[in-house]
Amino acid sequence: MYGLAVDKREQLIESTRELLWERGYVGTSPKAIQERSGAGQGSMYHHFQGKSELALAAIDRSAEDLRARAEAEFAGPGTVVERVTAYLCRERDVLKGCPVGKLAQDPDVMADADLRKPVEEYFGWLTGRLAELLDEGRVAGELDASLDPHATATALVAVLQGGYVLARAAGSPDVFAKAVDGALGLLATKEN
Amino acid sequence: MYGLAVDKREQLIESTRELLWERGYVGTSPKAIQERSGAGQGSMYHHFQGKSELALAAIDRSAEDLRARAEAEFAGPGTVVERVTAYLCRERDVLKGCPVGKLAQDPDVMADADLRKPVEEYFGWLTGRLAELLDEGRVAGELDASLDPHATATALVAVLQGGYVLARAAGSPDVFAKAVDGALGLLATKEN
DNA sequence: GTCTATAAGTTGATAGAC
DNA sequence: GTCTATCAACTTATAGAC
Repeated sequence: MYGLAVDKREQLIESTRELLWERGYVGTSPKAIQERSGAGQGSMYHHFQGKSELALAAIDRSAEDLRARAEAEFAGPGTVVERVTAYLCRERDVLKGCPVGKLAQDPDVMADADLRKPVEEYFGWLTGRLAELLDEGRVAGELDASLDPHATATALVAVLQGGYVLARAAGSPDVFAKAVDGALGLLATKEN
Repeated sequence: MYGLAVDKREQLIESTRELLWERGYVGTSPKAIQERSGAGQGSMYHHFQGKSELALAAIDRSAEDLRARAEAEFAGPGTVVERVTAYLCRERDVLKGCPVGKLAQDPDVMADADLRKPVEEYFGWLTGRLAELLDEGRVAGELDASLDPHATATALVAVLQGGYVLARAAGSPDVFAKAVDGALGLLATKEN
């Protein structure tokens, strides 16, 4: 627990996070995790019951990470539109996709209630938090009264997740930026 | 080539389409394809060089299928906004995800130029066609002159792809509908 | 065309030594 | 805690009979 060397348990979780991001759950084997983490079979099965338990630890951490980063933008300075824009435009590893969103497309993650839970909770929190923010802007007169906060928040989160899909399909991050531009262009009309 | 029994080649392609949709490319094995199609090893390797060549035939067909279905909505009756709305709201197997969009999240599909090509072309065509339609509405005075057709089209396609992600994460198609609602609500402001 | 046999390597895990 | 040995099943084919 002390010393410079990070313990194997920690390395296993971090390597699993990387592999889940790169190859998904179905495409990640225990062998690949062991090789990347530098841990052997025994070490992995000592710390975790198996692949799914290790994946759960990795997914939980990735979801918490994204949540903290989003909240940092939401709680920042500026008007509601400025903060939403800052969140939508913040730097992202677009071509790698969303570390959590990609898992929603993985059949074995969605089939396992334990693994799906953190994915569901992350998007539930994100959409709700964004809706709160939009409503705050609406009440303050910054945004049009006709704007539906929750539907709009859902659309904005979808633009991000879909932006990843389109950018990967095109092999270029520009498409992601274009989708965000289009969404911000539409939102601008709702500004007073 | 005649008779009631569909030939094995056809069965192999259709079974592969189903499996790619359900489990992705990484999650689909030749054995699974053979079992579902009722074809043996020899039959599969007679008609196709291997898994990737078979997947290419399946992806090509799925992309062409989606393209034809989209064009049917775009070329239908009504104003531009009515046709775009009809396309966005048409019935979809939301919880299964987009048969083509899901592949953009698959590492082995994106790593293979041949397999990525039909995915890239489908989204390129869809976004371009939608942009044409939006521009048509803009020129006709149906939509605001300030609307950027291509960025807006990209955002709308992203809302659909992201809607699939959010709906799967939530385990409910309602989230997809909510995202579309939000997007249409924003687009409505651009109507004259 | 379709089938079965075979094969080298991987998957996801268990057992037991150290 | 971490390692190596072992395992049954699966992966992605190739070979050759029918």
